[in-house]
Amino acid sequence: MKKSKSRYAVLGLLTMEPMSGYDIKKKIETMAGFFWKESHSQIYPILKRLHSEELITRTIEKQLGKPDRHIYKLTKEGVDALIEWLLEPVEHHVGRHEILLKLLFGSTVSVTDNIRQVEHFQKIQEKEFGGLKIFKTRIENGNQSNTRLPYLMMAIRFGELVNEALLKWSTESLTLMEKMKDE
Amino acid sequence: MKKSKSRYAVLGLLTMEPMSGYDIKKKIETMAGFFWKESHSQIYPILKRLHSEELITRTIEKQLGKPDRHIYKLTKEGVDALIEWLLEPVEHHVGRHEILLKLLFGSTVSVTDNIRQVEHFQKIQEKEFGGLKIFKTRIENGNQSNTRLPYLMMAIRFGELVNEALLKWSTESLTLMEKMKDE
DNA sequence: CATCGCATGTAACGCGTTACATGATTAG
DNA sequence: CTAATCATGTAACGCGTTACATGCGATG
Repeated sequence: MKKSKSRYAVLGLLTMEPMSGYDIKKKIETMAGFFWKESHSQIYPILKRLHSEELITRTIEKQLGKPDRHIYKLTKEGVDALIEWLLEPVEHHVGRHEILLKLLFGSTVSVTDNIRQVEHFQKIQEKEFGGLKIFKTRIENGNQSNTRLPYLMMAIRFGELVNEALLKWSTESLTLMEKMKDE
Repeated sequence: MKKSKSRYAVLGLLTMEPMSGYDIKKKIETMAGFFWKESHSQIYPILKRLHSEELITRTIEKQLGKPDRHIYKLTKEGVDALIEWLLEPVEHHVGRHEILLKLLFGSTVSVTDNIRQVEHFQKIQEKEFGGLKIFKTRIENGNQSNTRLPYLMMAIRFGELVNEALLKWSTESLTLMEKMKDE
């Protein structure tokens, strides 16, 4: 049975420094938010399990007026498990693009309806592009370790290229549909 | 509560012609295989449910030596439900790219390991590109209705552009990492 | 006075994949 | 003789999202 990717996201985050579940959620958002999301209701059970498997250790930090912080740290076995996963080649996964499914049945509605749909998609991509720019400057000006920075920049570049492609597709498709409307 | 996309994939496919669950599976593969997959264990329960909701009707076709074919056909309500979904604007969804997650923790392993990983990713994309070309010629030479063809071509163009972007990213990343190795 | 941030967790529900289950015909 | 195709379904399991649950302190 294949193991969840969330599991390795958690394990990987802990290579940076010992952290609480709350911290992990935050770190994923600020470091990888544009290509990865985890909800806290996913993270806490994973931490519990990783702890019982002895891939991480737990220390409790008492706080005044706030709930205790459970700080988790990778063990030797934890690092090994992560490395094992990192070396495993990625598999191809068919991305389910809702917009394409809707267009596939596009002849059921009017061309104008489909234009509206793609315009909305385009707006989402433009917003995404803006978010990516902000993200990029924050990373460049932030204090990232020299070893991790190039990999982070590669991830950002990935986002940029895909985003560009989707914007190009939007414009192309819209011109094509405008022509269809005239016929 | 949001309704599954698989449900609408099934409903949409049935706009083309009355079909069995088996046929639906096949049609999705040949018409949208590069951006959508459904397993039969998902399709059959959906058909059952759509039938009980009276969005589709069922007729049984007896066969010799083979199991009966259950042919489903859209009802007026079914078409309406599909149209309602088609008009709903698509939402942004954060795509979980495993390769990016692995690279994010790339400093845990060697640069050579990460190069190997990206090379593998590149190979997958190249294969995908080949598949897309075959798919394209098959669609162009096949007997698609004139109204549906342009939408199908848009979907293919989507695949091409994203694929190109990912291949570009692979080459860029590999050159970058080769330089890192030398330092 | 209200809402956001900190901090942890559980429960419910649906989605999606893989495996189980059956069985005849046909192509290699 | 073996594997694939046709054709339908169920069961088990894990993943992922949303909602439920609690409660203090700080900011507006």
